[in-house]
Amino acid sequence: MAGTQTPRPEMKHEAMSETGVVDLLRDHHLRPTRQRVALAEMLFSHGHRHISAEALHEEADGLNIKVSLATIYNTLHQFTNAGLLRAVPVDGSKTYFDTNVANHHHFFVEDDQMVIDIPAQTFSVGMLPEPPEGMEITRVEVVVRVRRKSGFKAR
Amino acid sequence: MAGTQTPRPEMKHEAMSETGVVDLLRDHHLRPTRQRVALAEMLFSHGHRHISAEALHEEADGLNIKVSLATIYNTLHQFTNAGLLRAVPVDGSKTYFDTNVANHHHFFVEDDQMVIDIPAQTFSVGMLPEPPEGMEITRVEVVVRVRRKSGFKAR
DNA sequence: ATTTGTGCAAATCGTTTGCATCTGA
DNA sequence: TCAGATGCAAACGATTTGCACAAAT
Repeated sequence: MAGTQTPRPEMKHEAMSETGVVDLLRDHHLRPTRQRVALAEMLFSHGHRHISAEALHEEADGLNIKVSLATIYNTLHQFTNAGLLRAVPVDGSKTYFDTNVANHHHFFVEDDQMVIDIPAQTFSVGMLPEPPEGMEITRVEVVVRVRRKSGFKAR
Repeated sequence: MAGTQTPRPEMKHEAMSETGVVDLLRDHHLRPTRQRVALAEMLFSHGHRHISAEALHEEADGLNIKVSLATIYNTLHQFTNAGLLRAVPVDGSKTYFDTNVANHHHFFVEDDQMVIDIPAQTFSVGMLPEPPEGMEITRVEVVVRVRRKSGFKAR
């Protein structure tokens, strides 16, 4: 077959070519279908992103990529299960997906419902509380809610 | 009229009698209607609680208190705006309301979607990150997700 | 040829809203 | 009295699901 095994063991997701995402998907046991490849490129080829299903759908539309919203949801969950994405539990009703799966926390801009990474070096949780009897900690999520200072113009 | 002005300036919400919640509501400019009084008693008379609208509705049902789900939602939001409750942005789609409005954080038990307070003394956030340009921090929410250790029986 | 993925529309879930009716001060 | 509250059902937004069709290996 054409294009057999292009090894790419530890490639960063940034600036990833189409063949890059194809292999990324293969590595995670996901068939590189037309829409999965397109979505993976949108998600992983331009630095880290935080995006909702709805927003991703609109973005795909804008790029003339035909994907149904249902498929967007399915795909986002498949990517999440594969460890390529992480669901960010900020406030609102919407779920945001983060292409940065490393351990880090978030700002949540209340005014425009936007999620921003907190640079890893500028914050870390110190002493953790003892979990309740018989429980173990799976993750610590910190959301720092911020608001535009009054009298500050958006840019 | 009966029961005019019973002063109760700094009463804790714990172990609150019916007249207690009536005044609590009055103090917050909420008419002590039948259902508001009933809900306030359920919420504030038995220590701190974390509860969803749905769960509160079922609990009211069990106590033969007739309140529609819509009124539960309205009331929870009124209480929240009055500062009597706080919405806890844990994971899931459901919103949890916390009767503890003091500054504190939460465990979220993934197995049974339950919210538990982290005792104030056992945890605190240290250095905070610098918020983005033109933003100010409104609140810091920490959710420590926990999971039942495998091979641990629920009690 | 088989297996797996996709699109669509209908279904679900939590929550909100419009509106006629009821109730507390 | 009568502003404010409540109940109901319909409306809603985000997400999921069932199923016939299409694409990947």
